[in-house]
Amino acid sequence: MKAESLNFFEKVYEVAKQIPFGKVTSYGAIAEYLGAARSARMVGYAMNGSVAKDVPAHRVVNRKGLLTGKQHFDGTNLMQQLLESEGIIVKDNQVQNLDTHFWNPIKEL
DNA sequence: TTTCTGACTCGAA
DNA sequence: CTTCGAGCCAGAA
Repeated sequence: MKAESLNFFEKVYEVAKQIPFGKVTSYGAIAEYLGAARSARMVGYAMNGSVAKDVPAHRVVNRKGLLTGKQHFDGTNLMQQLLESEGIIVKDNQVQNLDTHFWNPIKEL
């Protein structure tokens, strides 16, 4: 059983699911928490199946708070809309007050 | 097995 | 200050 490989994706989903309401985190933060700090891209890549995994991918943004993956959602403003629904201010595809809404898995977990 | 791609990140010009 | 490029890892073809 190649558990280790699968754990990577599973852990990504697991961590993403643990993101508190109204909070956001970055791919790099998750990757680093998983021990693969250089695999930030992999995190986002894994999120391709986030919907099937019930993972709130809309709470996951890049290090700058930019909604880089918004285009992977339904259309254009779905991701932003979801974040705003949680009390997160998003402007121009970027999360405002990122520092305030940022949730660090390494620190929290 | 090799090659390519990717929802990232950092560094340099 | 803004823009561009290269690097990194892991999975899929």
